[in-house]
Amino acid sequence: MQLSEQEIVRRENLQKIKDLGFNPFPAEEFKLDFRSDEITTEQYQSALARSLELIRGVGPEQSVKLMHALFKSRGKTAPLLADEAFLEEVPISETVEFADEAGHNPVSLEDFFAEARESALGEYSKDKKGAVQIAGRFMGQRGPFAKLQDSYGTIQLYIGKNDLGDTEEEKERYKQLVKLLDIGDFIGVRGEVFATGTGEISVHVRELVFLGKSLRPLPIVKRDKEGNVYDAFTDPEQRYRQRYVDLTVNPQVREIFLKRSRLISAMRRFFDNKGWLEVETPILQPIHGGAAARPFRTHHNTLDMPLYLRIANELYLKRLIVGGFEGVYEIGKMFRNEGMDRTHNPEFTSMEIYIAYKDYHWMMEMVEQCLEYVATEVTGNTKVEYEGKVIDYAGPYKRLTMFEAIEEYTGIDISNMDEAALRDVCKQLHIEVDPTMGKGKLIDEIFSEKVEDHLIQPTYIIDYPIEMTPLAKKHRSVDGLVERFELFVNGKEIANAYSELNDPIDQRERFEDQLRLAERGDEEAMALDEDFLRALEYGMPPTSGLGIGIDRLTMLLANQHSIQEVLFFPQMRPKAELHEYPKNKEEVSE
RNA sequence: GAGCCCGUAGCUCAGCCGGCUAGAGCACUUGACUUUUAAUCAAGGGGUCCUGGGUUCGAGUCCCAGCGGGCUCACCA
Repeated sequence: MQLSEQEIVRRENLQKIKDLGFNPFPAEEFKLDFRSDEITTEQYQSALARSLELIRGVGPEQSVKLMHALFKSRGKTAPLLADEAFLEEVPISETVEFADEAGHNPVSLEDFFAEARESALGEYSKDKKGAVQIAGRFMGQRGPFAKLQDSYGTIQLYIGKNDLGDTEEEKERYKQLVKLLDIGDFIGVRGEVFATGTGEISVHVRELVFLGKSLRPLPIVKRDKEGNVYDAFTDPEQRYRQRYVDLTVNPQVREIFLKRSRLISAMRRFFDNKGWLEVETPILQPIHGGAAARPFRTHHNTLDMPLYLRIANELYLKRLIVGGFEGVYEIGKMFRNEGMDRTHNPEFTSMEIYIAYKDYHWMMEMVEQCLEYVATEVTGNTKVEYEGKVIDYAGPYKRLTMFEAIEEYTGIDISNMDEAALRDVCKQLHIEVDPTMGKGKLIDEIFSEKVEDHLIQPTYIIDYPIEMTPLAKKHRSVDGLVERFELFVNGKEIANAYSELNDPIDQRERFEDQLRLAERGDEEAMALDEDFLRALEYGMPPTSGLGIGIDRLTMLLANQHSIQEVLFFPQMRPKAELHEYPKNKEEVSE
């Protein structure tokens, strides 16, 4: 491996750290009692104010004035209150006078403040001994001031020349160690919290433990007060391939994944609170049923048979409803061997839920409640900005039948048309069709071409043609339709749900229709699953089922425009130089 | 799968119509300074210009092929 100059320097530093007698990769736990985001100006200020109260019996308002007086007397702007106008109203003389009045033991303002600070530290730190203990990456140093970045943010450290070590030799050792710190190294520190002359909350380091050496230089991203970013690490390829670097230097990326995590846990909490059961079903399936998509194929050696990575888990979850569970849901990966782009990754996360004795009307209300809850938990609001539009997840959502929607946006009523008439409509609307398309597919084409883009606010499209939906129950009142809805947000499908088909004879016929479509050349037509039919024959209660694309919902709630941004590790073509790949493809897959 | 665009230092990017030893800022090294808040000063090191071929006296630059990526479209969720 060819090392760059900077990598060589870091390896030399590693050796020097060892030579100084420090372990660059120690095994011991480093106990944390604070996070960087817990050490805030506000907390420090209130600890100070409380201490002033305790020591001198002054009120909180006066103590704040005293703090400002102190800073003013040093010729600096008081950092601990945002309201600078307030400051102007408090002349130093007055507050000093006040201090004299309030100070039961007259002392200088400096001493007064120092006393309060000491007391505040005792109150501030968790062990009441005046220190906090934190750890993270060392992110650069200017003079005695260094930045420490942990999982929650960044905190400034003050590393004084002679603060580390007790004896002269120790002091020298630590001085050398501090010089050898590279950006990205992990260190743990212990010291007291204070505000610097310019007002930045900082930790005065009294103990330092080296925790882990960084041998590769991180990209240096700099931000100024106005939020301008310099030398940003932005190349999508590098960011996705080295997500660990992306997460280290781009805090806004971390935020996306925090939202993703909050989304999933909120949704899980919502379902669990209803008493529905989270389950896991096979990812390796002998028959890839439940959706229209091309699967990944693999092979089991012992069974000597092909297996498919699931394109859907629907048929398994319904078997569990047959088995007697009232509500089951699964959050998991699906795999589809199809195109990749900014809204498609070969593996994606789907939430599927099935509830017995319900229908799709009930499900629409449940989804409204669920999304309202999730959006609020993730973003703090039901109104969420996406691509400059404000999308409101508070229900109820607009409901349009498929035919109504098409009529609304094309002016054509297709509700009574046969296949030939639909073909004419497609021609009229300049929509390309081919002979393999059945009636359902033709309607779907018209819909996705002419309607989808208009559905910005959450909108239910309900009652789909039977041909495109082999697993849904026939409509209770309209011939040729099924009880199905899809939820569209910002022109994209987010959720899909049915009153589930529980008539095994009807289900068999629908599968057979699919087989005929397959013979016509429809590659995505569904396979017939005998075991699933057997399960239905034992009897399944009326059930409503729902699927939600978690990645797409995350995109909407985190205001991201590509699925790659909401996946830690989006699929990418491997780079040849980094890995050796097995030469014989057959050996791997078989 | 198709079209358009991109690939230059660890990072961000200049590099014209082909022309001297390929540049800048940050990062790095050395020295000075114990100091602030993207950026202290001075000096220095660092390049398979994605890969391979071609045109040419001469290619980072032009042409061809490949690899990787981005955007748009098609299919899918």
